[in-house]
Amino acid sequence: MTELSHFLTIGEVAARSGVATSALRFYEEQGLISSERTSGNQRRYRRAVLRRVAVIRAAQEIGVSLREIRSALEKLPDGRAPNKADWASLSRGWRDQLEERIEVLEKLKENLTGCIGCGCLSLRTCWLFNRDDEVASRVDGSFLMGRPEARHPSSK
Amino acid sequence: MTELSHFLTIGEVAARSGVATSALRFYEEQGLISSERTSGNQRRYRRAVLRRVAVIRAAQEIGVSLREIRSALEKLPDGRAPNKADWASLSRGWRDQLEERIEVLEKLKENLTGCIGCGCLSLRTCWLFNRDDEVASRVDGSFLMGRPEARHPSSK
DNA sequence: CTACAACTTCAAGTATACTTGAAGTCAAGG
DNA sequence: CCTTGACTTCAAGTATACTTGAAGTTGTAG
Repeated sequence: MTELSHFLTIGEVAARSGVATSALRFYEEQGLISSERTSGNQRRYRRAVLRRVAVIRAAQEIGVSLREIRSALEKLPDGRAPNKADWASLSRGWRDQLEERIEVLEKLKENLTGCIGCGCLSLRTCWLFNRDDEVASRVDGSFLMGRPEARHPSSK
Repeated sequence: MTELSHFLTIGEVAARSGVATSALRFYEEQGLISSERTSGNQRRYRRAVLRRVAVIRAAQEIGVSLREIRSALEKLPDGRAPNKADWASLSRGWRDQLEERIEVLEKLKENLTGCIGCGCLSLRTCWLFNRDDEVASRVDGSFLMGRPEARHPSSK
């Protein structure tokens, strides 16, 4: 009957989202989600936070860092319902990133797959199997690396 | 003319593999690669290390941790040329892992793609767009999460 | 033979993404 | 009212994968 009845405690959000309370507090500290407080200083979340948390986890799965996720989410209205265009542009950006990532992995898979069948073939082209030390120097495996900065995105 | 002429210094390996010298020392410390030493205690690498480093980077790209990579590499002869079967089984294991990962990302992409077109459709099924707070609780976004332990593989 | 770049070790630092623990407060059922 | 589980903050810890810095040594070109 209280006017907070449609709000969720941190425990409820944790249970429903599958994210630990400590992580939720961390996300809030990092500005990814927000909450109201009761008179007793306890957090109360709007239901929309569940969607937001789902978005955060999905983006992480893609490989987006929390810092980047925060940037993206900052463009959305925080407490209120974002509109379709908001979500759509957010989705589009991440989908493109995701597609790139999938492409890289697919290439890698082709290499690995080719290599499995390579008992008989492609001793000159297989990435792992290059007639050993004599040829390895020519190849360096460098075509395996994507952009090198992909692994260290934010060096000073 | 020295009998070490076909060995590489750490700087040469770094240049050819695109991996920093500090990382190479780290890999050695972690037992992922090995080296000989000159009389003056400097590292000298066999050319085969280039292939090994390429494998390490590729596996990382797939999402395999250094600990897991070490386990896999431990099954190979260290200084000498591994045979085809060695590489093939290693490749196969990682390719399977890679395929799983790609599958997860593909599912996510489908969700994101569906969502982009969702200005008009699927307000009930779209993962991001669930008529806001009223429905969000039914959905929880939980189908977005893979296995939850995927993110914390080695908790005590 | 000397200069100097490249190497050596070891300890500490960095970044990300959280978790854990201590010490205390709040909310709700009986 | 009282108990108890759920909550609060804050500091410190954990894991991964390295990088950086200090202080000293080696290898080689000139």
